Amino acid sequence: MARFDPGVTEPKWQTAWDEAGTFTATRDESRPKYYVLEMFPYPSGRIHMGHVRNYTMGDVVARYKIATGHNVLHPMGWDAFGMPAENAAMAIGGHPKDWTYGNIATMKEQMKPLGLSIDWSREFATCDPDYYGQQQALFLDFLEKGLVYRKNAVVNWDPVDMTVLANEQVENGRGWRSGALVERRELTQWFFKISDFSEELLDALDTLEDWPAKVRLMQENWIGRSRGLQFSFDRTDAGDPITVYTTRPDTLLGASFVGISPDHPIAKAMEADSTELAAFLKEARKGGTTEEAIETAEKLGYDTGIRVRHPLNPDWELPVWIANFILMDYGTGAIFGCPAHDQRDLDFCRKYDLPVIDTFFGLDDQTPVKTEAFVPPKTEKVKWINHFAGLDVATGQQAIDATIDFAEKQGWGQGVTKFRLRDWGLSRQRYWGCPIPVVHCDACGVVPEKKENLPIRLPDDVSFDKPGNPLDRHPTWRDCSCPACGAPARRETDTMDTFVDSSWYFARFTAPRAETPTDMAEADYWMNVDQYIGGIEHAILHLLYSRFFARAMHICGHLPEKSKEPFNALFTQGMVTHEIYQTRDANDRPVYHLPEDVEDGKLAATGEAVEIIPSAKMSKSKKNVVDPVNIISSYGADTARWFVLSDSPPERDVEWTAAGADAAFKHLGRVWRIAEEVAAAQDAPTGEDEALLREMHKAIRDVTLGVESFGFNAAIAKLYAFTNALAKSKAGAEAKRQATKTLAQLMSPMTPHLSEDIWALLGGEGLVAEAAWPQADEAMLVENTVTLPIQINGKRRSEITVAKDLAKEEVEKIALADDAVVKALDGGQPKKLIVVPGRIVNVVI
RNA sequence: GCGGGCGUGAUGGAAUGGUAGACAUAUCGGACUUAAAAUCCGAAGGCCUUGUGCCGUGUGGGUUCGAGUCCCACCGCCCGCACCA
Repeated sequence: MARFDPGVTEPKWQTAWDEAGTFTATRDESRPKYYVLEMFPYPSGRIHMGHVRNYTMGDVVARYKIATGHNVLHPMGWDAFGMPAENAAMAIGGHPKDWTYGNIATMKEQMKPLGLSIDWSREFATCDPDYYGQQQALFLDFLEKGLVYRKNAVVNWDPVDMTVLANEQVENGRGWRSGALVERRELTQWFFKISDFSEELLDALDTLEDWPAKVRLMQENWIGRSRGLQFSFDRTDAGDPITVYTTRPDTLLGASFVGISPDHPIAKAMEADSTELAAFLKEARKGGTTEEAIETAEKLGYDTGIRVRHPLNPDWELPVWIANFILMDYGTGAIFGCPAHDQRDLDFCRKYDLPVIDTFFGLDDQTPVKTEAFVPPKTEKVKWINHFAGLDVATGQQAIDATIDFAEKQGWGQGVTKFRLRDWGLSRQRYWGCPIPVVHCDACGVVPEKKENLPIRLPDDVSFDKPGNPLDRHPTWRDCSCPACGAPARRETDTMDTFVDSSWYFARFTAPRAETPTDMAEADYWMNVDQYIGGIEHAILHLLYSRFFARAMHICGHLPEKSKEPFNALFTQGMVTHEIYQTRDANDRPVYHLPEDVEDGKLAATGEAVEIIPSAKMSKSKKNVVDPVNIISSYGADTARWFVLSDSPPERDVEWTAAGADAAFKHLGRVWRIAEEVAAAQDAPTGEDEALLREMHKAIRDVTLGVESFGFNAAIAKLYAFTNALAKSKAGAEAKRQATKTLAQLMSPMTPHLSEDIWALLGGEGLVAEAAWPQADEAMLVENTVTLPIQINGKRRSEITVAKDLAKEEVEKIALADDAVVKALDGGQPKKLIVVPGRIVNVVI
């Protein structure tokens, strides 16, 4: 008898699939296509369990769709540009290119044994000149259509290293290498005009029915449509009026100051004339550029001395303050502060001793605001004590609408719809990215590179011994001639944000070697992605940028109309977590240990007890990692695949435990043994055949439903139950053989290698990977009787078994005759009798 | 600070508003064995006064004949916040 030996059989079946070309995708108009895609990995150097989980889920979908007659596209590539390669070059030497391609080779080597149904012939890395050259072509097309432009934007500036820092390189407001306090500094940068699509990107969210509601909600809030009032405050001096935008114009009579951003033109204009103001602005510009850093920073204000007139009362003067929590990017970069109904404004006014004026109270609480602003929901009715648009008791929203009408009628303000979504800054002052294909010419200005000169390749001879962008200090790379006039010119040395790379790779997979960004015939056949799978951390940026790119690519003729929303269905999976094992060193500092070095709560080497910290995301620094390579070499890929799918619902985190992996391995061994016994048994029909076949059809129904709805853990629970039923069954050999072959098929998306073994053992035709998915026979699923629980006052007290379609009146009679009910009623009548057919009976007494 | 999500036995989790704890892990008991491993069979939310008992899905309220599920508030954890990928 053969052993269950994944080490031997897994490579065998992988070779068989390769030789049969099972997963090579070619256009075939005769079959429905299905495009399943997992978010491609960054080539960090080693695969981790999160990858295994992500790709196994995609693989289950892909294999299931093959079995149900689809022509499946399931590609894989590498999100290969980005900072880690440059950081590695700085830390350990070498070249980002060598580091990246080396990592790709290693990771591919580690992924192959998983037996994924990937069409590797379509593989590419975003750092391949062939890929980024086409990306440059896209950039030029976008430029021509007015979808790209240049403007100033702020970056994190490290004044010691004299370099731009990414947000993640800013730690507690300081540069990660120099430790210097980071400043915000303006640079001229390239932007995609995603804001032109704000409304469309928002409205189209409603069509994404197969996306998680939470992702759509997050994008809705991110795009942030708001209707408010835009109007101007006249200055008491001769200066230009200050235009503000507010979503709460109804609180205008509670205004106590006008606030402008430190980046507002007025602030900038005054900066040169006042050393005091310059010092304040320097202070206000300290810290990182993230919204979080700005909003949690201590509130700072500076009185400009400018005074403005209140639009409703020219005698009422308000001071103009510069405040560090006002963003230049949103609205007009200027607001009026209403401290009574905005906590930030209140904190600011208390700090600088500005007045606090209530404009409305709750209907039954007229306490003036002290330290907590009164901010009821806009749908709640409030009582106005300071009103001007004719309302006394109204909701906030009614008051806002009335105020906008009032201001428009009087002609001093306008209702305006604004979006929070900002244009997408794509410039990065870094080497390892896609060069922006433009040239700066003294005579012609900014000139696009000619398409025939693409790709603009990154130079190989660069060094990383200094901070900053090596392209900037390269002796010759910048030198070029102007594509327009031929005069000596300079290449743009900024490269593109790596989000650009990942915003169209899904389209490139449909024709990865095309000489244009896409091939319309291929794109038209394969697009859209039918099922996209990835982490929730990409809920906003990556997915929103991709939606923008798909629209822009359509405008430029690179994608069909139907691909404006490129991902038909989205699934966001959870992380893989593990317990953390910790001891303390002589200085009481934590020391972490790998799970493989710990046995029974003690260090295997020394016997020292470890502290066990509850599960957290696997991370190298906490050493709570399990290397998939080790798991596959000791248990095989099927065990790893089975376990990551079995223990948790896929959208939630899964905790990796050694015991769980061991149990998964044991279970697969058990299935293998059952198959061997069944294969060896002599046929002799028994009276138990039908019962087993009924279980089989129920399993087909439940597993199919589980796989289709991403209930992989539920599908696996059914497979366990079906395996138990099969093992205990007294059915004849032929029925058992049929049940076992079906079990192998139902398991094949999760454990493809073992399933091939069993399929072959039981004489299945061809590969199970290519066999048609089993169909549940409705007739075998019908149950004739049903057990109904009987509740008395909502608590389960008894149960009855009745015919499945027994009339409601009959069920009521039987229920009322039940001992427990008779006793509880004690001769009386029930107040109410609820019968939910097929579900439950509730007697209310 | 802002936006989004999650919270059920010792553990991972199951449950279209309708019998809470399916399935699995760990545990305990039994069979097989000289013994162990492997395998197979079985038990099991908590509590007590062992009953037709009480309690029980982060905490506190609410809606409902009925709430893990819906609503409100709070607590804890996770994701995102535009230059990490």
